[in-house]
Amino acid sequence: MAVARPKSRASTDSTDARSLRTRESIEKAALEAFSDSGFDAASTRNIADRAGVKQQLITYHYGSKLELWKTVTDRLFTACHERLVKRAEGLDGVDGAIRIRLLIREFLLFSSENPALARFMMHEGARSSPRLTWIFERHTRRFFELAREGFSTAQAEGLAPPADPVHLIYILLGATSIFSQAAEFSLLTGRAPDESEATENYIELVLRLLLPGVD
Amino acid sequence: MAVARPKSRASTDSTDARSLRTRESIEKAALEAFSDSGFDAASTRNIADRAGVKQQLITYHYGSKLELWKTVTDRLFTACHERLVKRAEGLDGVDGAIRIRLLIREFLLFSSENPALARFMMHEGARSSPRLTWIFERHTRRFFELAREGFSTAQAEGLAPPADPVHLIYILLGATSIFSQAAEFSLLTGRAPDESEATENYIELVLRLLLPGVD
DNA sequence: GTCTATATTATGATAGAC
DNA sequence: GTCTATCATAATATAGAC
Repeated sequence: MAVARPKSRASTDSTDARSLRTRESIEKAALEAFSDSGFDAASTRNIADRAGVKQQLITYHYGSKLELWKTVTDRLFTACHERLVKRAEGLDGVDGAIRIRLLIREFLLFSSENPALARFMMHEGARSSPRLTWIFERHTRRFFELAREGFSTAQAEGLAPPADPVHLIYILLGATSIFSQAAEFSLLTGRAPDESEATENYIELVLRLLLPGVD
Repeated sequence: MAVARPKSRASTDSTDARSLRTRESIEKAALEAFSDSGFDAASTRNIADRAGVKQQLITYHYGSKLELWKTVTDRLFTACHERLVKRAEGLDGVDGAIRIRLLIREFLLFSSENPALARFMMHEGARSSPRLTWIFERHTRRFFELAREGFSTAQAEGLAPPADPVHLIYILLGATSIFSQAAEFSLLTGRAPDESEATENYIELVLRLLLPGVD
């Protein structure tokens, strides 16, 4: 944690600034490593190498590998949440089903721009662990409740398929695997999964399937 | 590899039989460990412990961790392939789109009964690696080509949504994440993802979305 | 705040007895 | 075919110099 200092000069390379840059590069590298390999298979040495710093600096700045993981996980899920909140704020007068459609659309856009999100969920959701519980209590539970409400509302208006809302949610979450499985996708198709036009088409397809009654 | 022996007695505990049992329990444990944790995070010691054997027996029977992984991966994907071939054989006189529907259905059923399949793809598909190339050349490429043909056929008959067939494939593959993400699903819903009635409903939902014109 | 040196544990694989 | 003993390497984390 950067501690406030009693100096007012805006040095371009103060100790604090250096510390901040170090933390930034570590967290950037950690996000890549954890989303690529998952917690256990990602090593702090590899993260430090990617960040261009010594492995021991991770212990210094975060205390442990787990705390580093929690830091970047928080940042990632918070970024997603803020993006959705921001979108929702811009939709103040907009009616139920259309609002839901636009929020799902925003979630898919965020997932395409941040494939790390789906990868974190994919790595941690397979088996129960303290990390899964942590991430669930802190982030995904809230997401699920909102999604469940959204689909239920759409169903009540006859605009979503009649099915268990949880099943619709898993179709939606599963649909993000096209972004998280980038390596496989490239092998298969010879193209990157995030070409913007194709992404746009894909998102429209998912929305057409999950909310067929809404334009 | 068990070598043929010049003895005819069907001893219940011959050296060969013991070897076979050892290999069986190792491969069963390895399937669980690799599908839970992925190649890197799964350790041969943990696999051996689960199997109730010494870690060194893995080296003896398979030569290396990678060869063990290849062995169980082959078994898993071959089991899926054989299941689909068998189903296809039972559909000899059945027409295009219905045939496709029943094969997709069989794939989803297999995925629900063998969540390890989706987990293997999930672990290996995120980043390029020699293992991904291996699994692609050997198994998933074939699957993809068939699936692409199937969806194109259905589209030509107006029975599948007009979209890039690759996108439909990823919706289908993504839909199996409800089975591979069992831990998260349980936290979220309090129930197991493989209760047969719910699974049946889920599969019908996926088929209704991907092949809306087919009953 | 970052460095070097290092403790400790766990990893995959090998050697040789039985 | 399975065992015990062990090697070489890599992991996370700690200690102390600067």
